[in-house]
Amino acid sequence: MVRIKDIADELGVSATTVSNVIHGRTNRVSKETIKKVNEALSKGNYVPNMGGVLLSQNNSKIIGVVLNNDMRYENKILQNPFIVEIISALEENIRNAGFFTMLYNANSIVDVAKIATMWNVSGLIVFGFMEEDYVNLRDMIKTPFVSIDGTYSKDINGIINVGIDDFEGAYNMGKYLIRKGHKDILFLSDNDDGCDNKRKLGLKKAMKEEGLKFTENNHRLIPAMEISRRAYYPELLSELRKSNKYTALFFASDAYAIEAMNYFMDNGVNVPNDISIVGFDDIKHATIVRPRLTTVRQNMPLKAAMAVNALLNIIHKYKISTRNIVLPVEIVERDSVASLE
Amino acid sequence: MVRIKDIADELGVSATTVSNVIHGRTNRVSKETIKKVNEALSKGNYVPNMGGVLLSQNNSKIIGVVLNNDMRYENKILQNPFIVEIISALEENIRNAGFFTMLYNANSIVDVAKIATMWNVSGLIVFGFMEEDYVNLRDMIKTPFVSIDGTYSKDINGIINVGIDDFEGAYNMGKYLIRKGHKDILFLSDNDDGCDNKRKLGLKKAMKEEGLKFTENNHRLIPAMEISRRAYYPELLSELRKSNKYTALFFASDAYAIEAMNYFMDNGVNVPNDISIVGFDDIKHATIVRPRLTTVRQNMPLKAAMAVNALLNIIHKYKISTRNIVLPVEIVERDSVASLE
DNA sequence: CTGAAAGCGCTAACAC
DNA sequence: GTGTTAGCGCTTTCAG
Repeated sequence: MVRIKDIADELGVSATTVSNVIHGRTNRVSKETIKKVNEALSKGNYVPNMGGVLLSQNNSKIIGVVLNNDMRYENKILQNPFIVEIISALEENIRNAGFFTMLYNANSIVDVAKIATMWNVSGLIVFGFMEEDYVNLRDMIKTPFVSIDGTYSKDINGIINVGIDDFEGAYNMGKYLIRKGHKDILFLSDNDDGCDNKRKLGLKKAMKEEGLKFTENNHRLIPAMEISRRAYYPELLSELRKSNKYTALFFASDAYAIEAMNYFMDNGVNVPNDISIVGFDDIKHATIVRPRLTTVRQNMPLKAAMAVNALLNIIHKYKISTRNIVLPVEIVERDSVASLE
Repeated sequence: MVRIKDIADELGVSATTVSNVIHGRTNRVSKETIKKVNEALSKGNYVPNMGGVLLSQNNSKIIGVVLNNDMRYENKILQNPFIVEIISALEENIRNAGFFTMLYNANSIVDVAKIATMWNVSGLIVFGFMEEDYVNLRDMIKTPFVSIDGTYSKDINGIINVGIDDFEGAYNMGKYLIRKGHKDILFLSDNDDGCDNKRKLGLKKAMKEEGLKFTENNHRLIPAMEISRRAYYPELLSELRKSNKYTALFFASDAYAIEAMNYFMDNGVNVPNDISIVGFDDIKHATIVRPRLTTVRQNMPLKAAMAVNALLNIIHKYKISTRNIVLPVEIVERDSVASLE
């Protein structure tokens, strides 16, 4: 393993000079030296030792991609298809910017801070925590970070977030459903904060606008734990059959929509003829089930690109124009909604 | 950020002592000092600066998880559901062992070597390269690594691989299909080396044993690029309809099996009544499509655990008993195969 | 049982 | 244009 000093000795120049040409601080080096050094560098197959870099600068070139290893997700958040689709895009953007991706499932925000300081991470992309966690994180470390899909009660100084227009997406989906003749829509989610809450509110607004009632009866909280959730579907189905009230089910995520849809179909319910089902996210799975799922699409690669880009902007100290980047969202109409005319 | 020296100064001991208690080299330190140091450490919230560690030792505590960013996969290997399911398990095992996961999509094996040396990576888990790449890697770096699903013409000194019994799995699936009355089975894969080749050979053996012919006609090479592959399915379908020869399609992976099955079903083919379809891997998708896909299951979490475990064994210089770890595989019978009696 | 000192590879302030 | 030097935080050898 060849070091800067080796190159310097070989060429009879100083380490500083070599370091300077490596970093393109080339205005104070003669053309000739530059050439010599560059040749020696590539001939010797020079690769920087990041230990040295890390120690001498405050810059590791590592971007931490950190997920919340919340018990709620049974330590399987990385198996969530939604998360998974974004990791891929994140890694690509990070790599193309010349950084390295450190993937970490954190148990708490303190963990995140720990990783950040021990590695002198250049920046962090963080998922799945709550507003107060992000605020704490900001106060604990000076490392720049951007949260993805964070929901904040207000603009928070020093925190950049990239999210999607959950409200608008759900609102549009609500309008779409109503246009299709649905008047009794049930919204299902595993919690009532953050994105899911916004999605609920979007639907509510759409219904209100069309003179339809949306009360807490139109919202079911379903279990986040897979095993309990699967146990819940039969209950849901029998309730639906009994009351015969709802014509459409709006799940807060595709993953749940698909699970439920499959359960229903397997038990003799015809989707969409007996009941319509929609989701949110447009994960890959939505196109491989039958009927194909009508849903609200978010552009994951774009989300990843925006997040990495925003982070790089802070790292490079460019001016930041937006604190809260909201990406648009679109309805994708497929086969899981019936027209009720 | 508190350093070892800070703790040492505060306590009036030397940095060496602090370092010693941190690393449990505690046999030459008095009980009392140990206690003092440990208290100061946790009170001061000491977190090691990995730059220092990296520089002074040859040990970064980083495990590189490296994929082959082959053009063949359109730079989307991380979107391959099969890969994705294993990354999750890998990260968990790495983290639980006290290491860090660096995720990297490499364009070539030289890239892999570069990352390994620049980060002084403790070990590498590598996917998707060819035998000669792995051999080159072994010769380029001294970093221990284990390959996943590598196929080797022979036992190669210094290379550990964890894979599954592709041959046996396909053989058993062949037997199963034959037992169900299928005599004309078409095998489809996007290449004819490595795992896919073994899977083909397994099927071939099963057919031979039952007195059935398996010629190159029973094997179709399908395009690896998604767009070409989708263009190929109509062709395949019309050929199948014309010849009316094959009663079962054995795809080398679930991903392709599901794609094709959906295409067929969307075009009026009834699976399994008109034709049976099976895959290999048992990815999540296999259970969410209808009919549920009958396939060969490999245990991804186990595979990940074995790979990390094997790697840690080399890193810690424990004796290694097996060069080539072959994990068992099992048929999971679902609804995509008809009984032809 | 404890400490002093050197060194890992790189960078940057400063001097020439 | 180029070089000297100190220092980043940690480990480790060796001496006491």
